[in-house]
Amino acid sequence: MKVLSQTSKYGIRALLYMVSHPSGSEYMSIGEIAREIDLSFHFLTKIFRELTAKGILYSYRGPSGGIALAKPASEIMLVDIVFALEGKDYFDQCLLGLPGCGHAKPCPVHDFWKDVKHDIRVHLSGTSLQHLSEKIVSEEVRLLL
Amino acid sequence: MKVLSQTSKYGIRALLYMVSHPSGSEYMSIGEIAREIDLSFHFLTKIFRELTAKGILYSYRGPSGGIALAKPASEIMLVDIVFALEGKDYFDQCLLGLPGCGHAKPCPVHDFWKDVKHDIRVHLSGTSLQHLSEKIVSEEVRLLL
DNA sequence: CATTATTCAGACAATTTTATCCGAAATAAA
DNA sequence: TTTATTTCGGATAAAATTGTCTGAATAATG
Ligand code: SF4
Ligand code: SF4
Repeated sequence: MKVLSQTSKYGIRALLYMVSHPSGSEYMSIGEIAREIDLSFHFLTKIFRELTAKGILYSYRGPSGGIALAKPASEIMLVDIVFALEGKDYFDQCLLGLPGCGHAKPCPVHDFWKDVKHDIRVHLSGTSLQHLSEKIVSEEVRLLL
Repeated sequence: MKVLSQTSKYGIRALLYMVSHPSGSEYMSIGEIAREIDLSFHFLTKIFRELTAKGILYSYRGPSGGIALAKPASEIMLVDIVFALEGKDYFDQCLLGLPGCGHAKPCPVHDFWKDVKHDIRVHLSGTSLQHLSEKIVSEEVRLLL
């Protein structure tokens, strides 16, 4: 059951680390984040470039450069990250994948599937990085091993 | 959002077609099913071999051979098909994919994710091929284009 | 027995996803 | 101005998923 791609999982984890471990300086380097959450620096760089292109991050090159949130953490919702990394058609996928759906009658699992998708959408839309970060900082939950 | 692999989607659609379009004879040929639901005969054959190996189908070779349900349609639940085709660890996947999870504290989205997985599990466990087939036969919903 | 229809088994190819790597561009600091 | 640090861009590779194909095994039928 792959609700999120590796790319999205890494992206969310990396952003949560950023928000939960503020560096003091304006920008945080990708290398440091990759080291801390233990994933490939180059892969994370690729993910962050996409998030920068989509307006979720700012970036700045050179020494003491790095990346920073383009908006307050309270205004970045999980759904924004997912849309940026998985595409805006993220919720258009189907459980059975009938050809030409949306036009004719629904398939036998549509009602159920619709509800599941709705639940996920509501939750991803209502949860901000700030919200999750607070849980991490208070050590209510964990992000690292 | 890929909740089911193509393999599972095809498998479920094919089984639903079988149940909703009984052939009169004991076995139904894979070729006919593949033609009716418009997918590759060879791919469907591979899927059905797996379902046969997992005890969900019987098979019989030769002319007038084919496949048949190993149990009444009312006793084959969606979850059985998913477990057979996606593996028994289907519900063990994580939203964030933290390393070494299940041991230490949960991640910040665990509560939500647990609920979503539970909903899906309950539904897949409670829905039989018979149940869905009735909806199809009564033309309440569609399976084909 | 020969022919035909069917599943079985697995090799192979195409596509997508995931991951690695290298060099260029920008920029701060020495 | 030189050097070190960092993101940017994209090539390449590895792995997983999806799809195609060929031949063998099995069994009914003429
Ligand atoms: S009816 Fe709904 S769940 Fe079923 S294939 Fe169409 S959009 Fe997807
Ligand atoms: S805490 Fe729960 S949702 Fe989060 S990674 Fe672990 S098992 Fe998955």
